Amino acid sequence: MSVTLKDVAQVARVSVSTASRALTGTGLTSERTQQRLTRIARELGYRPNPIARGLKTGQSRLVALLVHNLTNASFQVMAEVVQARLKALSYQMLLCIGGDDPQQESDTLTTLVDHRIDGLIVVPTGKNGPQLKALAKDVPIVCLVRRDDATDLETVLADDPQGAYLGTRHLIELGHKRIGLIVGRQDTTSGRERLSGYIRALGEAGIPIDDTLVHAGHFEPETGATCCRKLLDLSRPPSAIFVANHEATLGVLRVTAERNIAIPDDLSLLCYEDMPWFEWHRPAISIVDNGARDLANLAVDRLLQRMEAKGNGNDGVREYRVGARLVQRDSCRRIESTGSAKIKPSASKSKSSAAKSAKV
Amino acid sequence: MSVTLKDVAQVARVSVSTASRALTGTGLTSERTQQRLTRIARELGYRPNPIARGLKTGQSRLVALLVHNLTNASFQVMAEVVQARLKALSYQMLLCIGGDDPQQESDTLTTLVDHRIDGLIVVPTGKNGPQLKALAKDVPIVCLVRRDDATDLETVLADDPQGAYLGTRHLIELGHKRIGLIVGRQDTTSGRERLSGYIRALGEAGIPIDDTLVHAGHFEPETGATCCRKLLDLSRPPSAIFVANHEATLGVLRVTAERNIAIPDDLSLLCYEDMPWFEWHRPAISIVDNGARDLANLAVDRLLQRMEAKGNGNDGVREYRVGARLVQRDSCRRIESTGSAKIKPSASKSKSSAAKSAKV
DNA sequence: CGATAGACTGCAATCGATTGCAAAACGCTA
DNA sequence: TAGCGTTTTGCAATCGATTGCAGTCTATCG
Repeated sequence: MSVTLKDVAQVARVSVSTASRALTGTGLTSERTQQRLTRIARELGYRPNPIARGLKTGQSRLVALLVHNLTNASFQVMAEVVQARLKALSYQMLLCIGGDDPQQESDTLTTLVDHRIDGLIVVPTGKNGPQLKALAKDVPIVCLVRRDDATDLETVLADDPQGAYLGTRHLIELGHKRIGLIVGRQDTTSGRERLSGYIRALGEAGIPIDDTLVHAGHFEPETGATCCRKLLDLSRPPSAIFVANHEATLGVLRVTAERNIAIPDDLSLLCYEDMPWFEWHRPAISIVDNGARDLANLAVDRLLQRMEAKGNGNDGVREYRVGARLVQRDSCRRIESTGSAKIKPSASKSKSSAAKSAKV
Repeated sequence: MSVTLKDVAQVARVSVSTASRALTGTGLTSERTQQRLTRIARELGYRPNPIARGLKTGQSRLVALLVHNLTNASFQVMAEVVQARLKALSYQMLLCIGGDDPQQESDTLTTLVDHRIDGLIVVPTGKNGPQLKALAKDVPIVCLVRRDDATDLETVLADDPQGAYLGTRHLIELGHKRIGLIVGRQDTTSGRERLSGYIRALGEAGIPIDDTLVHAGHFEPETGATCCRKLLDLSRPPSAIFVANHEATLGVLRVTAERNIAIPDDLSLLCYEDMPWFEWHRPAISIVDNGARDLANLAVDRLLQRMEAKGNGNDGVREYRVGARLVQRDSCRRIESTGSAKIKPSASKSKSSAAKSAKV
């Protein structure tokens, strides 16, 4: 079917081994034969068979990226970055979708390792620590965006504490005192860290934490809707909502739309992670950018280094952080210092006589 | 490192060939040895090495899906469907991003074939017909969403003529007579077909085609913006715009927002292909659904059949159509039979925002 | 009881590359 | 020209499976 090394060797009247050495440039062949073989190979249209090569070398030139879904714009960006980077090095990216489901993740991991991938970048569910740990012995692995606490794998994380802090502080600086937070599950790194950033910002501003303003939930639009309703139904609803759970954003938008709540006039809205349409939305939605592009690039850097290091890459550093950045658009508004919400024209007034302060 | 067939054979005290036959279930081994070997293999945690197997069999259990990008929600859906389907058959999906760029497409195709993929579903750019045709001799290929006219490959298409017809007719039924169309490049199947559906619907309604209302352009948000401006700047602007170029939607939304044009009060908007946020958008955006899920499923069906047919799958049918469907939401409005636009070149409205009454 | 078909099993080749080892070719010097 | 050290090259094994062919074993039948 296709031209094999044997064909090339035959035409060049040399042995297969010589052909191999010449073409892979091991430097063990004379300049002349090397050039001659390169030429012949090109003329014949020879392309090495990665499968055959892989069998012998144990490599596949395949690098897998395992993410939860493709709906999340950050994952899209990351996939595109990883693909581009790898392609430049003539690796092929295996993009896999794990659905944030431990079982699927586990299955996929097994398949991938069977296929002898050369490296893996994974957004772990956090439920397959042992398996990941075991696999890490055979394949260089880098975790992305989430840490799997059961492992000590090299991990590239967004600086979520900082991002959440920046976002919250921004809202505070705009005069908001009652800031609702919708955040991810607390058994995920990002969920916990974003909450901590929120708390720190409020703390620095001397604003007590009001438990009723903080909602943590699963990563789904429906969660966003539910949490949003709860926030709006409070006797003293927030004047701003910080949606730090990316998947929840749509739900929040739906609820505010349903209730005819004008953003940012009635309610300021700040989201975590960008989506391509946020800037076209009306009003354009302000965000905390988690730096997906940088994250992906760093992850690739780390992975490549590991792949080259061939097992002895324990340089000590196990966690990398990529800075977050505030992107101001039009969904947050400065309010008078009363800190009262405009949502219910009824009564509500200043002072942080909020319920009680909370612990985490 | 990992358990090989040899190990299993050794433990079972049989030859490697027997082990192979027993485990692959060729029916050439006795019931007893088969069961025994299966058990031993399981106990030892044996997993066949796809690379080694692939070398011999010429198969890789890898099926590639080559799409233009991951931003397009249709592609996301398709990717997830394909992944799920393939996984159930223990194939691994290779998701590749071609960027609608012929060069990249060509490179990727080469790499994929090198890796001896067992099948390929591709959204062709249309510029690599010869290459695709050549590859089709080695690998089962199914085209998706677009046809490559230079080939006679089996192709699964959305019923774009019908979809565009449905959409246009819907607008006509709502009383619109001046309907702007923003459509994809005319050197693509979908671009041409959608235009034809538009023309047919207008024709049936006895509405003459006004060339100034039709804009075809590249698949990019910027195109949408440009075209939209042109439409709005007409001395007699349209009362409805049908955005049949998916990527252009964002641009159109931006322009209408910039100009404070209320949808659907001042302008009805109908889009082609869904995006997850369309239904949360305010107003929720009506669409013509191209049936991404069905398309993907059908493509997988066809591909699998070809893969099984092993070369003789020429059953004559080369083109499949998946029906389109109108999804009415809130971005299209009935207008008086005058068909005149409410948009006046000069008069820009001030507080247009909260004027809308939420449906549903 | 021996012959023979049929069911199992094992040997060895094969897929297409890479690579250790040894032989061959080459270049230099004496 | 012989001697010796370097390059270059080829042979053959190897990676982990599959598979054609031939040999072994069992069972059946005359």
